[in-house]
Amino acid sequence: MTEALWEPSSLPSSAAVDYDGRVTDCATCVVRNRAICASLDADELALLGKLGRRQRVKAGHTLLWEGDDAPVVANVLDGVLKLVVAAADGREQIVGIVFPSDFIGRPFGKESPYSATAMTDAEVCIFNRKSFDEFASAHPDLQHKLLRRTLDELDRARHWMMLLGRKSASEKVASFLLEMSERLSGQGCNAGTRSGFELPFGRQQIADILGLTIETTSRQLTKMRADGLLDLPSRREIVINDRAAMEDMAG
Amino acid sequence: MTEALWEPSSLPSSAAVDYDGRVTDCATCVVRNRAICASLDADELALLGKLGRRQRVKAGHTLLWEGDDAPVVANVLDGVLKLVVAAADGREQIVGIVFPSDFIGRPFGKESPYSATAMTDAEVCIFNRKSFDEFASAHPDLQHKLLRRTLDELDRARHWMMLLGRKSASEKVASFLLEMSERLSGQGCNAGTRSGFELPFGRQQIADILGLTIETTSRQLTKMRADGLLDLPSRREIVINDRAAMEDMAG
DNA sequence: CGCTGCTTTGATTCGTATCAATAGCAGTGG
DNA sequence: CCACTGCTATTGATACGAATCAAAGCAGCG
Repeated sequence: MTEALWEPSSLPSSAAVDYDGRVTDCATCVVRNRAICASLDADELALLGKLGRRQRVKAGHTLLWEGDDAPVVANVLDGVLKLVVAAADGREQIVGIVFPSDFIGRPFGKESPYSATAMTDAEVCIFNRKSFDEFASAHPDLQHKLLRRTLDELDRARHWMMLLGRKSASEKVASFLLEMSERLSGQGCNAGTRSGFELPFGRQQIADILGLTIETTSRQLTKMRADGLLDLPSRREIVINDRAAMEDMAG
Repeated sequence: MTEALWEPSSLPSSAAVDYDGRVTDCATCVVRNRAICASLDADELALLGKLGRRQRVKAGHTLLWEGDDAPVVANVLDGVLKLVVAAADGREQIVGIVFPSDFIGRPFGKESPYSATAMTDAEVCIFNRKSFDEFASAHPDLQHKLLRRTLDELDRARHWMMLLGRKSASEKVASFLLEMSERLSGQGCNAGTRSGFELPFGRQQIADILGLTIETTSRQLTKMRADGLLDLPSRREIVINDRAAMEDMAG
């Protein structure tokens, strides 16, 4: 059913993947110091590099399919991906957003519990899951990093459960904007205090993150603009004018 | 603000804690083979035992408070606890249910991101967080177990996000009953095929798990009984009559 | 037996989804 | 440069599901 992106032999030259080479330059990797690889010394890094492969993924393409046996895990070098759980009738819930230096996939378990799809053009450093599992088992520091990351993700997911289960539409949107403002300002070269940022995705995806419809999401944003809480210079840009009021609204 | 249950010096004899002794019998522990401790050999176990302390927690008492510096982690020996995230105005969302052999707390981080409260009388094996962190860092196998457990929890949480964000009340209740049926049948001495089980908590707590109100929850259960999907022999007992229909309904 | 707290049931309101149409923007080709 | 096309977002009217408000049942317990 799926043209597996991670299967070299199945890659047509026109596919989402532009190149597919062994990783030889972990030492100069853009996320070298932020990704889990940061736990490794030069020798270990070289070893892991042999297992990894760089790969580009075009916006909209899916790296991992929910329910499929997923023989890969990956680090994100660039771009933004979403983790999606879908129901049979097409309803979707985004259960995670993956930024550069974040880790994707399910080590130590074969079925991927969700799909991972690129929301922007992206670049990932991909590993065969079995090799990665073995490597991780032999490198406690790596495993430790992974554990910390997973614990953080779990905390984040649980807070999101509160939002999904108990917050109103306006609270959801406000909470979302504040969190995105934080997570996105870490990236890029934003001059610190600016409260403007560009979302890497559209309204429908915001709706899928918040458990709302696109219409409700749009209405809430329009209302916030009317109330002067924010500006919407373009479709994907957000400028928060009144952060205090926004925090108030987030509940 | 909180009479910390894990602070020996603050324990009045009438408190939730009945006794408070060093653990000396890990080898005969009821959850010995299921908890993360299963990764340890006899020597290591003895060492960890020195760090641990058994403690009883009465139903309704809180072991960890959201936002507090939480100097402890624990294994659950007996009983059921809930993990709760609360809003300023009192709304609550249960973000996790903790059964015997499960692990509670946030290693490698000080603020507890949620409260942990006993739903039934419970018994836990408690550790000072710092000591536990150190012990874990020195024992890769333990850390590995913990990682696997955390990954499982994350998967579970993410699936729950789908339920909270996208499912209707009837789908929520059906999904909940099916999951509880599974998780509870592992425990106790249920004769396998029986589809009846006793929930360790009341209607309000079901509502807090599903992101519903108690009234809606009650109405859904009543309707399912009327439709013959299940029986409700007593307040906390559930007998699923038509599992297929229930799975259908869970969406 | 009569509390007390939990659960069920009923009437009504309110928020969000749904359905439907319009508006705005980005890319394409005349 | 501007009309055309397709897609995404906004806006409006309405319907529906779940929350809320209110009251009555029902168990367990002194």
